[in-house]
Amino acid sequence: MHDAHATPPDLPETTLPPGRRGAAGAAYTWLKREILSGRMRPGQTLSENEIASQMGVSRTPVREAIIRLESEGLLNVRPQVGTVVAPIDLDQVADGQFLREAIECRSARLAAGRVRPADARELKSLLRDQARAVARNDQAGFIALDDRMHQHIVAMAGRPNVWRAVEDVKAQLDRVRVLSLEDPSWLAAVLAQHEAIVRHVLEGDGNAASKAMEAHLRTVFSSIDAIADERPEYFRGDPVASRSGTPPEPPPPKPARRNP
Amino acid sequence: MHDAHATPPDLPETTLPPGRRGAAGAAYTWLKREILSGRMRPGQTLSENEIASQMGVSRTPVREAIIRLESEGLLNVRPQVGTVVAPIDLDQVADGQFLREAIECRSARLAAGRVRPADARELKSLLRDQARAVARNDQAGFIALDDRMHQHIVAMAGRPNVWRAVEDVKAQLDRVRVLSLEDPSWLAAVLAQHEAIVRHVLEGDGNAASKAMEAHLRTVFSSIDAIADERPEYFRGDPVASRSGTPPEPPPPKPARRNP
DNA sequence: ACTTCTACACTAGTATACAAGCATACCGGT
DNA sequence: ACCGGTATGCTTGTATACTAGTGTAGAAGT
Repeated sequence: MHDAHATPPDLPETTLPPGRRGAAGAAYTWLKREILSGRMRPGQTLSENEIASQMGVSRTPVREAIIRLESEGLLNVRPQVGTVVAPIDLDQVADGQFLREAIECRSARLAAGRVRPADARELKSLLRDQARAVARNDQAGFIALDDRMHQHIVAMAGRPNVWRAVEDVKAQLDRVRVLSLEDPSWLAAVLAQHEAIVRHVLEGDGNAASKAMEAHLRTVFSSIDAIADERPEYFRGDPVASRSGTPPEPPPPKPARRNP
Repeated sequence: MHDAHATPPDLPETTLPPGRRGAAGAAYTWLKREILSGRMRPGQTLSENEIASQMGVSRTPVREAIIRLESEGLLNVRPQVGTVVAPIDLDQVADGQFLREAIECRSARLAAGRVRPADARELKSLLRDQARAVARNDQAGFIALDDRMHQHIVAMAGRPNVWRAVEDVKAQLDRVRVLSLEDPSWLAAVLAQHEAIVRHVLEGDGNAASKAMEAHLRTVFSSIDAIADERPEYFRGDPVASRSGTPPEPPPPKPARRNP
Protein backbone atom coordinates (compact mmCIF):
# COMPACT_ATOMS: atom_id res chain seq x y z
CA MET A 1 0.00 0.00 0.00
CA HIS A 2 0.88 3.57 -0.39
CA ASP A 3 3.76 2.41 -2.50
CA ALA A 4 6.49 4.89 -3.15
CA HIS A 5 7.67 3.19 -6.29
CA ALA A 6 5.49 5.25 -8.56
CA THR A 7 7.19 8.53 -7.79
CA PRO A 8 10.86 8.37 -8.66
CA PRO A 9 11.56 10.03 -11.97
CA ASP A 10 8.48 10.71 -13.97
CA LEU A 11 5.96 11.99 -11.48
CA PRO A 12 6.37 15.73 -11.75
CA GLU A 13 5.89 17.12 -8.31
CA THR A 14 5.56 20.52 -9.84
CA THR A 15 1.79 20.52 -9.41
CA LEU A 16 2.02 24.25 -9.93
CA PRO A 17 1.78 25.37 -13.51
CA PRO A 18 3.52 28.62 -12.77
CA GLY A 19 1.12 31.26 -13.85
CA ARG A 20 -1.33 29.88 -16.30
CA ARG A 21 -3.84 27.29 -15.39
CA GLY A 22 -6.86 27.71 -17.52
CA ALA A 23 -8.90 30.84 -17.83
CA ALA A 24 -8.42 31.73 -14.18
CA GLY A 25 -4.65 31.66 -14.59
CA ALA A 26 -4.87 33.78 -17.70
CA ALA A 27 -7.01 36.32 -15.90
CA TYR A 28 -4.58 36.35 -13.00
CA THR A 29 -1.55 36.88 -15.21
CA TRP A 30 -3.24 39.57 -17.24
CA LEU A 31 -4.59 41.49 -14.27
CA LYS A 32 -1.32 41.31 -12.39
CA ARG A 33 0.59 42.63 -15.35
CA GLU A 34 -1.90 45.43 -15.80
CA ILE A 35 -1.44 46.45 -12.19
CA LEU A 36 2.32 46.13 -11.98
CA SER A 37 2.86 47.89 -15.26
CA GLY A 38 0.89 50.83 -13.97
CA ARG A 39 -1.71 50.66 -16.70
CA MET A 40 -4.24 50.11 -13.96
CA ARG A 41 -3.54 52.82 -11.46
CA PRO A 42 -3.75 52.68 -7.69
CA GLY A 43 -7.27 53.50 -6.58
CA GLN A 44 -8.84 52.63 -9.91
CA THR A 45 -12.06 50.65 -9.63
CA LEU A 46 -12.54 47.26 -11.24
CA SER A 47 -15.67 45.51 -12.32
CA GLU A 48 -15.79 41.75 -12.39
CA ASN A 49 -18.44 41.85 -15.08
CA GLU A 50 -16.48 44.22 -17.24
CA ILE A 51 -13.28 42.26 -17.04
CA ALA A 52 -15.11 39.01 -17.63
CA SER A 53 -16.79 40.21 -20.80
CA GLN A 54 -13.60 41.88 -21.91
CA MET A 55 -11.76 38.56 -21.60
CA GLY A 56 -14.61 36.53 -23.02
CA VAL A 57 -15.08 34.41 -19.89
CA SER A 58 -17.52 34.38 -17.02
CA ARG A 59 -17.11 36.03 -13.66
CA THR A 60 -15.93 32.83 -11.98
CA PRO A 61 -12.34 32.68 -13.23
CA VAL A 62 -12.06 36.43 -12.91
CA ARG A 63 -13.14 36.16 -9.31
CA GLU A 64 -10.51 33.52 -8.69
CA ALA A 65 -7.85 35.84 -10.05
CA ILE A 66 -9.14 38.70 -7.93
CA ILE A 67 -9.08 36.56 -4.80
CA ARG A 68 -5.44 35.68 -5.35
CA LEU A 69 -4.44 39.23 -6.15
CA GLU A 70 -6.23 40.45 -3.05
CA SER A 71 -4.26 38.04 -0.88
CA GLU A 72 -1.12 39.44 -2.47
CA GLY A 73 -2.15 42.92 -1.45
CA LEU A 74 -2.56 44.22 -4.98
CA LEU A 75 -6.34 44.57 -4.83
CA ASN A 76 -8.79 45.70 -2.19
CA VAL A 77 -12.22 44.12 -2.30
CA ARG A 78 -15.00 45.92 -0.51
CA PRO A 79 -18.00 43.62 -0.22
CA GLN A 80 -21.08 44.82 -1.98
CA VAL A 81 -19.29 47.96 -3.04
CA GLY A 82 -16.49 47.31 -5.45
CA THR A 83 -12.93 46.24 -6.08
CA VAL A 84 -10.12 48.74 -6.47
CA VAL A 85 -6.46 48.53 -7.27
CA ALA A 86 -4.87 48.83 -3.86
CA PRO A 87 -3.66 52.35 -3.17
CA ILE A 88 0.00 52.39 -2.35
CA ASP A 89 0.45 52.34 1.39
CA LEU A 90 3.74 53.92 2.36
CA ASP A 91 3.86 51.83 5.49
CA GLN A 92 3.34 48.70 3.47
CA VAL A 93 6.07 49.71 1.07
CA ALA A 94 8.41 50.19 3.98
CA ASP A 95 7.50 46.72 5.17
CA GLY A 96 8.40 45.33 1.77
CA GLN A 97 11.67 47.19 1.86
CA PHE A 98 12.44 45.75 5.26
CA LEU A 99 11.73 42.24 4.05
CA ARG A 100 13.85 42.63 0.95
CA GLU A 101 16.73 43.92 2.99
CA ALA A 102 16.43 41.12 5.50
CA ILE A 103 16.31 38.42 2.85
CA GLU A 104 18.75 39.73 0.32
CA CYS A 105 21.38 41.02 2.72
CA ARG A 106 21.47 37.65 4.41
CA SER A 107 21.61 35.96 1.03
CA ALA A 108 24.51 38.13 -0.06
CA ARG A 109 26.38 37.35 3.14
CA LEU A 110 25.89 33.62 2.67
CA ALA A 111 26.59 33.75 -1.06
CA ALA A 112 30.01 35.22 -0.35
CA GLY A 113 30.98 31.98 1.31
CA ARG A 114 29.70 29.70 -1.41
CA VAL A 115 31.07 30.98 -4.67
CA ARG A 116 31.51 28.24 -7.23
CA PRO A 117 33.26 28.83 -10.53
CA ALA A 118 29.98 28.72 -12.42
CA ASP A 119 28.58 31.39 -10.10
CA ALA A 120 31.52 33.69 -10.69
CA ARG A 121 31.14 33.29 -14.42
CA GLU A 122 27.39 33.93 -14.28
CA LEU A 123 27.72 37.05 -12.16
CA LYS A 124 30.44 38.50 -14.37
CA SER A 125 28.40 37.72 -17.43
CA LEU A 126 25.39 39.47 -15.96
CA LEU A 127 27.46 42.53 -15.17
CA ARG A 128 28.75 42.64 -18.73
CA ASP A 129 25.25 42.43 -20.14
CA GLN A 130 24.05 45.09 -17.75
CA ALA A 131 26.82 47.42 -18.87
CA ARG A 132 25.74 46.89 -22.45
CA ALA A 133 22.13 47.61 -21.54
CA VAL A 134 23.19 50.85 -19.86
CA ALA A 135 25.19 51.83 -22.92
CA ARG A 136 22.15 51.24 -25.10
CA ASN A 137 19.94 52.99 -22.55
CA ASP A 138 17.77 49.88 -22.53
CA GLN A 139 15.82 50.25 -19.31
CA ALA A 140 13.60 47.19 -19.69
CA GLY A 141 16.54 44.99 -20.51
CA PHE A 142 18.52 46.35 -17.60
CA ILE A 143 15.72 45.74 -15.15
CA ALA A 144 15.36 42.15 -16.31
CA LEU A 145 19.09 41.59 -15.84
CA ASP A 146 18.90 43.29 -12.47
CA ASP A 147 16.28 40.82 -11.33
CA ARG A 148 18.28 37.88 -12.62
CA MET A 149 21.31 38.98 -10.67
CA HIS A 150 19.44 39.39 -7.42
CA GLN A 151 17.80 36.03 -7.98
CA HIS A 152 21.11 34.34 -8.63
CA ILE A 153 22.57 35.66 -5.40
CA VAL A 154 19.62 34.25 -3.48
CA ALA A 155 20.11 30.94 -5.25
CA MET A 156 23.81 30.97 -4.33
CA ALA A 157 22.78 31.21 -0.71
CA GLY A 158 21.33 27.74 -1.14
CA ARG A 159 17.64 28.56 -1.21
CA PRO A 160 16.63 29.25 -4.79
CA ASN A 161 12.90 29.09 -4.12
CA VAL A 162 13.10 31.89 -1.59
CA TRP A 163 13.08 34.16 -4.60
CA ARG A 164 9.34 33.58 -4.87
CA ALA A 165 8.89 35.31 -1.53
CA VAL A 166 11.05 38.17 -2.74
CA GLU A 167 8.92 38.49 -5.84
CA ASP A 168 5.80 38.89 -3.73
CA VAL A 169 7.15 41.83 -1.77
CA LYS A 170 8.94 43.18 -4.80
CA ALA A 171 5.59 43.58 -6.50
CA GLN A 172 4.62 46.29 -4.05
CA LEU A 173 7.93 48.05 -4.45
CA ASP A 174 7.91 47.84 -8.21
CA ARG A 175 4.52 49.45 -8.32
CA VAL A 176 6.12 52.54 -6.90
CA ARG A 177 9.14 52.15 -9.09
CA VAL A 178 7.20 52.42 -12.32
CA LEU A 179 5.89 55.78 -11.20
CA SER A 180 9.37 57.19 -11.22
CA LEU A 181 10.95 58.10 -14.49
CA GLU A 182 14.26 56.36 -14.35
CA ASP A 183 16.90 58.34 -16.16
CA PRO A 184 20.12 56.96 -17.58
CA SER A 185 22.30 58.40 -14.86
CA TRP A 186 20.31 56.40 -12.36
CA LEU A 187 20.96 53.23 -14.35
CA ALA A 188 24.68 53.84 -14.30
CA ALA A 189 24.65 54.37 -10.56
CA VAL A 190 22.80 51.12 -10.02
CA LEU A 191 25.29 49.28 -12.21
CA ALA A 192 28.13 50.59 -10.08
CA GLN A 193 26.39 49.27 -6.98
CA HIS A 194 25.93 45.90 -8.62
CA GLU A 195 29.61 45.79 -9.41
CA ALA A 196 30.43 46.51 -5.79
CA ILE A 197 28.16 43.74 -4.57
CA VAL A 198 29.61 41.20 -6.97
CA ARG A 199 33.16 42.24 -6.11
CA HIS A 200 32.59 41.69 -2.41
CA VAL A 201 30.81 38.39 -3.01
CA LEU A 202 33.60 37.08 -5.19
CA GLU A 203 36.15 38.20 -2.64
CA GLY A 204 34.30 36.18 -0.02
CA ASP A 205 33.65 39.20 2.17
CA GLY A 206 30.15 38.47 3.45
CA ASN A 207 29.92 41.52 5.66
CA ALA A 208 30.84 43.93 2.91
CA ALA A 209 28.52 42.17 0.48
CA SER A 210 25.64 42.54 2.90
CA LYS A 211 26.38 46.20 3.44
CA ALA A 212 26.66 46.83 -0.29
CA MET A 213 23.35 45.10 -0.87
CA GLU A 214 21.70 47.21 1.81
CA ALA A 215 23.00 50.42 0.32
CA HIS A 216 21.85 49.29 -3.09
CA LEU A 217 18.31 48.47 -2.01
CA ARG A 218 18.00 51.72 -0.12
CA THR A 219 19.01 53.75 -3.10
CA VAL A 220 15.94 52.53 -4.95
CA PHE A 221 13.82 53.02 -1.87
CA SER A 222 14.97 56.56 -1.26
CA SER A 223 13.16 57.92 -4.28
CA ILE A 224 9.76 56.93 -2.94
CA ASP A 225 9.16 59.96 -0.78
CA ALA A 226 9.63 62.24 -3.72
CA ILE A 227 7.15 60.23 -5.73
CA ALA A 228 4.60 60.23 -2.92
CA ASP A 229 4.85 64.00 -2.78
CA GLU A 230 4.47 64.28 -6.52
CA ARG A 231 1.55 61.88 -6.94
CA PRO A 232 -0.38 61.90 -3.68
CA GLU A 233 -3.54 60.63 -5.34
CA TYR A 234 -2.04 57.16 -5.71
CA PHE A 235 -1.21 56.81 -2.04
CA ARG A 236 -3.24 56.01 1.01
CA GLY A 237 -3.22 57.71 4.36
CA ASP A 238 -1.18 60.53 3.01
CA PRO A 239 -1.85 63.70 5.00
CA VAL A 240 -0.32 65.78 2.22
CA ALA A 241 -3.10 64.79 -0.16
CA SER A 242 -4.80 68.14 0.29
CA ARG A 243 -3.12 69.85 -2.62
CA SER A 244 -5.41 69.87 -5.60
CA GLY A 245 -2.98 68.69 -8.20
CA THR A 246 -3.66 66.56 -11.22
CA PRO A 247 -6.38 64.00 -10.57
CA PRO A 248 -5.76 60.34 -11.45
CA GLU A 249 -7.77 60.63 -14.61
CA PRO A 250 -9.03 63.80 -16.24
CA PRO A 251 -12.81 63.80 -15.83
CA PRO A 252 -14.25 60.32 -15.63
CA PRO A 253 -17.10 61.22 -13.30
CA LYS A 254 -19.50 59.48 -15.63
CA PRO A 255 -20.14 56.39 -13.55
CA ALA A 256 -23.76 57.29 -13.12
CA ARG A 257 -26.59 55.22 -14.45
CA ARG A 258 -26.25 54.27 -18.05
CA ASN A 259 -29.91 54.07 -18.93
CA PRO A 260 -31.57 57.42 -18.30
CA MET B 1 -16.15 9.45 6.77
CA HIS B 2 -14.03 9.80 9.89
CA ASP B 3 -15.22 13.35 10.72
CA ALA B 4 -12.78 13.59 13.58
CA HIS B 5 -14.75 15.52 16.15
CA ALA B 6 -13.97 18.72 14.28
CA THR B 7 -15.93 21.84 14.93
CA PRO B 8 -19.04 21.66 12.82
CA PRO B 9 -20.05 24.47 10.57
CA ASP B 10 -19.61 27.52 12.65
CA LEU B 11 -20.85 30.53 10.83
CA PRO B 12 -19.84 33.72 12.59
CA GLU B 13 -21.30 36.39 10.42
CA THR B 14 -19.46 38.98 12.45
CA THR B 15 -16.17 38.96 10.56
CA LEU B 16 -16.12 42.18 8.65
CA PRO B 17 -12.71 43.45 7.63
CA PRO B 18 -10.15 42.15 10.11
CA GLY B 19 -11.04 38.50 10.27
CA ARG B 20 -12.52 36.90 7.24
CA ARG B 21 -15.88 37.83 5.95
CA GLY B 22 -18.82 35.67 5.06
CA ALA B 23 -19.09 31.98 4.44
CA ALA B 24 -15.91 31.96 2.40
CA GLY B 25 -14.02 33.41 5.35
CA ALA B 26 -15.51 30.88 7.70
CA ALA B 27 -14.47 28.06 5.40
CA TYR B 28 -10.98 29.51 5.14
CA THR B 29 -10.54 29.84 8.88
CA TRP B 30 -11.94 26.40 9.57
CA LEU B 31 -9.87 24.65 6.91
CA LYS B 32 -6.69 26.42 7.90
CA ARG B 33 -7.14 25.47 11.50
CA GLU B 34 -7.81 21.87 10.55
CA ILE B 35 -4.59 21.76 8.58
CA LEU B 36 -2.35 23.58 11.02
CA SER B 37 -3.64 21.62 13.97
CA GLY B 38 -2.77 18.41 12.20
CA ARG B 39 -6.31 17.07 12.21
CA MET B 40 -6.07 17.06 8.45
CA ARG B 41 -2.84 15.28 7.70
CA PRO B 42 -0.36 15.99 4.93
CA GLY B 43 -1.34 14.06 1.83
CA GLN B 44 -4.95 13.67 2.85
CA THR B 45 -7.41 14.23 0.05
CA LEU B 46 -10.14 16.86 0.21
CA SER B 47 -13.43 17.03 -1.58
CA GLU B 48 -15.02 20.36 -2.28
CA ASN B 49 -18.44 18.75 -2.30
CA GLU B 50 -17.91 17.01 1.00
CA ILE B 51 -16.62 20.09 2.79
CA ALA B 52 -19.39 22.18 1.33
CA SER B 53 -22.12 19.85 2.54
CA GLN B 54 -20.41 19.51 5.93
CA MET B 55 -20.43 23.25 6.36
CA GLY B 56 -23.89 23.68 4.91
CA VAL B 57 -22.78 25.96 2.09
CA SER B 58 -22.20 25.54 -1.60
CA ARG B 59 -18.95 24.81 -3.34
CA THR B 60 -18.31 28.43 -4.22
CA PRO B 61 -17.15 29.77 -0.85
CA VAL B 62 -15.29 26.54 -0.20
CA ARG B 63 -13.48 27.00 -3.48
CA GLU B 64 -12.54 30.53 -2.49
CA ALA B 65 -11.01 29.23 0.71
CA ILE B 66 -9.15 26.51 -1.17
CA ILE B 67 -7.76 29.01 -3.64
CA ARG B 68 -6.35 31.13 -0.84
CA LEU B 69 -4.93 28.18 1.04
CA GLU B 70 -3.31 26.92 -2.12
CA SER B 71 -1.57 30.23 -2.63
CA GLU B 72 -0.30 29.92 0.93
CA GLY B 73 1.19 26.55 0.09
CA LEU B 74 -1.04 24.59 2.44
CA LEU B 75 -3.01 22.80 -0.27
CA ASN B 76 -2.12 21.29 -3.61
CA VAL B 77 -4.82 21.37 -6.26
CA ARG B 78 -4.46 18.97 -9.15
CA PRO B 79 -6.91 19.98 -11.87
CA GLN B 80 -9.56 17.41 -12.63
CA VAL B 81 -8.03 15.05 -10.10
CA GLY B 82 -8.35 16.30 -6.58
CA THR B 83 -7.11 18.52 -3.80
CA VAL B 84 -4.78 17.28 -1.10
CA VAL B 85 -3.28 18.76 2.01
CA ALA B 86 0.18 19.70 0.83
CA PRO B 87 2.74 17.08 1.83
CA ILE B 88 5.52 18.62 3.83
CA ASP B 89 8.38 19.48 1.54
CA LEU B 90 11.64 19.50 3.45
CA ASP B 91 13.10 21.95 0.99
CA GLN B 92 10.14 24.26 1.48
CA VAL B 93 10.49 23.99 5.24
CA ALA B 94 14.11 24.96 4.94
CA ASP B 95 13.04 27.96 2.88
CA GLY B 96 10.68 28.99 5.63
CA GLN B 97 13.42 28.59 8.18
CA PHE B 98 15.71 30.76 6.11
CA LEU B 99 13.06 33.47 5.87
CA ARG B 100 12.31 33.42 9.57
CA GLU B 101 15.98 33.70 10.38
CA ALA B 102 16.46 36.55 7.95
CA ILE B 103 13.48 38.50 9.24
CA GLU B 104 13.70 37.84 12.94
CA CYS B 105 17.45 38.08 13.33
CA ARG B 106 17.39 41.46 11.64
CA SER B 107 14.45 42.47 13.80
CA ALA B 108 16.27 41.45 16.95
CA ARG B 109 19.33 43.42 15.88
CA LEU B 110 17.26 46.53 15.24
CA ALA B 111 15.14 46.06 18.35
CA ALA B 112 18.25 46.16 20.49
CA GLY B 113 18.77 49.76 19.46
CA ARG B 114 15.19 50.88 20.03
CA VAL B 115 14.25 49.71 23.49
CA ARG B 116 11.67 51.95 25.09
CA PRO B 117 10.63 51.56 28.73
CA ALA B 118 7.29 50.07 27.73
CA ASP B 119 9.10 47.49 25.60
CA ALA B 120 11.35 46.45 28.46
CA ARG B 121 8.36 46.05 30.72
CA GLU B 122 6.44 44.04 28.12
CA LEU B 123 9.33 41.69 27.41
CA LYS B 124 9.98 41.06 31.07
CA SER B 125 6.31 40.46 31.65
CA LEU B 126 6.19 37.96 28.82
CA LEU B 127 9.18 36.12 30.24
CA ARG B 128 7.52 35.94 33.64
CA ASP B 129 4.33 34.52 32.15
CA GLN B 130 6.31 32.06 30.10
CA ALA B 131 8.10 30.83 33.20
CA ARG B 132 4.74 30.31 34.84
CA ALA B 133 3.47 28.40 31.80
CA VAL B 134 6.52 26.16 31.94
CA ALA B 135 5.98 25.53 35.62
CA ARG B 136 2.39 24.52 34.93
CA ASN B 137 3.53 22.50 31.92
CA ASP B 138 1.04 24.49 29.85
CA GLN B 139 2.26 23.95 26.33
CA ALA B 140 -0.53 25.76 24.52
CA GLY B 141 -0.18 28.78 26.75
CA PHE B 142 3.58 28.80 26.35
CA ILE B 143 3.37 28.66 22.58
CA ALA B 144 0.96 31.58 22.53
CA LEU B 145 3.31 33.61 24.71
CA ASP B 146 6.21 32.54 22.52
CA ASP B 147 4.47 33.95 19.48
CA ARG B 148 3.64 37.18 21.26
CA MET B 149 7.26 37.68 22.22
CA HIS B 150 8.56 37.12 18.72
CA GLN B 151 5.88 39.43 17.39
CA HIS B 152 6.77 42.14 19.86
CA ILE B 153 10.41 42.04 18.87
CA VAL B 154 9.44 42.51 15.24
CA ALA B 155 7.21 45.40 16.25
CA MET B 156 10.09 46.96 18.20
CA ALA B 157 12.10 46.95 15.00
CA GLY B 158 9.57 49.45 13.70
CA ARG B 159 7.64 47.27 11.30
CA PRO B 160 4.77 45.66 13.21
CA ASN B 161 2.94 44.47 10.11
CA VAL B 162 5.91 42.45 8.96
CA TRP B 163 4.68 39.87 11.42
CA ARG B 164 2.04 38.89 8.90
CA ALA B 165 4.75 37.72 6.57
CA VAL B 166 6.32 35.75 9.39
CA GLU B 167 3.00 34.12 10.11
CA ASP B 168 2.75 32.90 6.54
CA VAL B 169 6.07 31.08 6.63
CA LYS B 170 5.54 30.04 10.21
CA ALA B 171 2.49 28.09 9.11
CA GLN B 172 4.68 25.68 7.19
CA LEU B 173 7.07 25.30 10.10
CA ASP B 174 4.35 24.85 12.66
CA ARG B 175 2.86 22.04 10.64
CA VAL B 176 6.03 20.09 11.31
CA ARG B 177 6.14 21.27 14.87
CA VAL B 178 2.80 19.72 15.80
CA LEU B 179 4.10 16.35 14.67
CA SER B 180 6.72 16.42 17.37
CA LEU B 181 5.71 15.68 20.89
CA GLU B 182 7.14 18.56 22.81
CA ASP B 183 8.22 17.49 26.24
CA PRO B 184 8.62 19.76 29.25
CA SER B 185 12.39 19.76 29.15
CA TRP B 186 12.18 21.23 25.70
CA LEU B 187 9.98 24.03 26.98
CA ALA B 188 12.46 24.93 29.64
CA ALA B 189 15.28 25.05 27.12
CA VAL B 190 13.27 27.36 24.89
CA LEU B 191 12.55 29.63 27.82
CA ALA B 192 16.25 29.90 28.56
CA GLN B 193 16.86 30.93 24.98
CA HIS B 194 14.13 33.55 25.21
CA GLU B 195 15.77 34.94 28.31
CA ALA B 196 19.06 35.20 26.50
CA ILE B 197 17.48 37.03 23.57
CA VAL B 198 15.70 39.50 25.83
CA ARG B 199 18.83 40.07 27.88
CA HIS B 200 20.87 40.98 24.81
CA VAL B 201 18.11 43.17 23.44
CA LEU B 202 17.75 45.07 26.69
CA GLU B 203 21.51 45.46 26.88
CA GLY B 204 21.45 47.01 23.44
CA ASP B 205 23.75 44.39 21.97
CA GLY B 206 22.26 43.89 18.53
CA ASN B 207 24.85 41.43 17.35
CA ALA B 208 24.39 39.15 20.32
CA ALA B 209 20.62 39.43 20.07
CA SER B 210 20.72 38.39 16.44
CA LYS B 211 22.96 35.45 17.21
CA ALA B 212 20.77 34.35 20.09
CA MET B 213 17.71 34.54 17.88
CA GLU B 214 19.40 32.45 15.22
CA ALA B 215 20.37 29.80 17.72
CA HIS B 216 16.86 29.80 19.10
CA LEU B 217 15.17 29.35 15.74
CA ARG B 218 17.58 26.60 14.75
CA THR B 219 16.86 24.64 17.89
CA VAL B 220 13.28 24.24 16.80
CA PHE B 221 14.36 23.49 13.27
CA SER B 222 16.84 20.83 14.26
CA SER B 223 14.16 18.39 15.33
CA ILE B 224 12.70 18.19 11.87
CA ASP B 225 15.02 15.56 10.47
CA ALA B 226 14.09 13.18 13.23
CA ILE B 227 10.42 13.72 12.53
CA ALA B 228 10.88 13.20 8.82
CA ASP B 229 12.59 9.91 9.54
CA GLU B 230 9.82 8.86 11.88
CA ARG B 231 6.86 9.84 9.72
CA PRO B 232 8.01 9.62 6.11
CA GLU B 233 4.49 9.28 4.80
CA TYR B 234 3.80 12.94 5.52
CA PHE B 235 6.73 14.20 3.51
CA ARG B 236 7.38 14.64 -0.17
CA GLY B 237 10.42 13.69 -2.13
CA ASP B 238 11.82 11.77 0.76
CA PRO B 239 14.10 8.96 -0.43
CA VAL B 240 13.78 7.24 2.93
CA ALA B 241 10.11 6.56 2.32
CA SER B 242 10.78 2.93 1.51
CA ARG B 243 10.29 1.58 5.00
CA SER B 244 6.83 0.17 5.44
CA GLY B 245 5.95 1.83 8.68
CA THR B 246 2.57 3.00 9.83
CA PRO B 247 0.46 4.31 6.98
CA PRO B 248 -1.19 7.73 7.28
CA GLU B 249 -4.52 6.17 8.08
CA PRO B 250 -5.17 2.55 8.93
CA PRO B 251 -7.06 1.17 5.94
CA PRO B 252 -9.31 3.79 4.45
CA PRO B 253 -9.18 2.60 0.85
CA LYS B 254 -12.89 3.22 0.58
CA PRO B 255 -12.85 5.90 -2.06
CA ALA B 256 -14.29 3.61 -4.65
CA ARG B 257 -17.62 4.16 -6.32
CA ARG B 258 -20.49 4.60 -3.97
CA ASN B 259 -23.30 3.43 -6.18
CA PRO B 260 -22.64 -0.10 -7.45
C1' DA C 1 -4.48 -16.34 -15.36
C1' DC C 2 -3.18 -12.21 -17.45
C1' DT C 3 -3.83 -8.21 -20.27
C1' DT C 4 -6.57 -4.74 -22.56
C1' DC C 5 -10.61 -2.23 -23.19
C1' DT C 6 -14.60 0.15 -21.69
C1' DA C 7 -17.90 2.26 -18.88
C1' DC C 8 -18.69 5.08 -14.89
C1' DA C 9 -18.19 7.71 -10.89
C1' DC C 10 -15.72 11.49 -9.12
C1' DT C 11 -12.89 15.40 -9.63
C1' DA C 12 -12.04 20.48 -10.45
C1' DG C 13 -13.17 24.23 -13.91
C1' DT C 14 -16.52 27.16 -15.83
C1' DA C 15 -20.97 29.31 -16.81
C1' DT C 16 -25.20 31.15 -15.29
C1' DA C 17 -28.83 32.56 -12.11
C1' DC C 18 -30.18 34.50 -7.98
C1' DA C 19 -29.73 37.06 -3.49
C1' DA C 20 -28.23 40.87 -0.66
C1' DG C 21 -26.03 45.32 0.23
C1' DC C 22 -24.71 49.94 -0.82
C1' DA C 23 -24.66 54.46 -3.25
C1' DT C 24 -26.80 57.67 -5.71
C1' DA C 25 -30.31 59.94 -8.57
C1' DC C 26 -34.82 61.21 -8.28
C1' DC C 27 -38.96 62.91 -6.24
C1' DG C 28 -42.17 64.39 -2.79
C1' DG C 29 -42.77 66.69 1.42
C1' DT C 30 -41.72 70.47 4.56
C1' DA D 1 -34.74 76.21 -1.04
C1' DC D 2 -33.83 72.44 1.83
C1' DC D 3 -34.47 67.91 3.62
C1' DG D 4 -35.81 63.05 3.60
C1' DG D 5 -37.81 58.85 1.69
C1' DT D 6 -37.64 55.81 -2.19
C1' DA D 7 -36.63 53.56 -6.39
C1' DT D 8 -33.05 51.87 -9.26
C1' DG D 9 -28.80 50.45 -10.96
C1' DC D 10 -24.65 49.05 -9.69
C1' DT D 11 -21.53 46.04 -6.81
C1' DT D 12 -19.88 41.50 -4.69
C1' DG D 13 -21.49 36.99 -2.43
C1' DT D 14 -23.62 32.56 -2.93
C1' DA D 15 -26.07 28.72 -5.07
C1' DT D 16 -26.73 25.67 -8.84
C1' DA D 17 -26.07 23.47 -13.41
C1' DC D 18 -23.13 21.96 -16.69
C1' DT D 19 -18.42 20.76 -19.02
C1' DA D 20 -14.37 18.29 -19.45
C1' DG D 21 -10.87 15.41 -17.86
C1' DT D 22 -8.96 11.46 -14.92
C1' DG D 23 -8.50 7.23 -12.37
C1' DT D 24 -10.39 2.88 -11.37
C1' DA D 25 -13.45 -0.99 -11.19
C1' DG D 26 -14.88 -4.53 -13.79
C1' DA D 27 -15.89 -6.86 -17.92
C1' DA D 28 -14.23 -8.69 -22.27
C1' DG D 29 -10.77 -10.66 -25.02
C1' DT D 30 -6.46 -13.34 -25.44
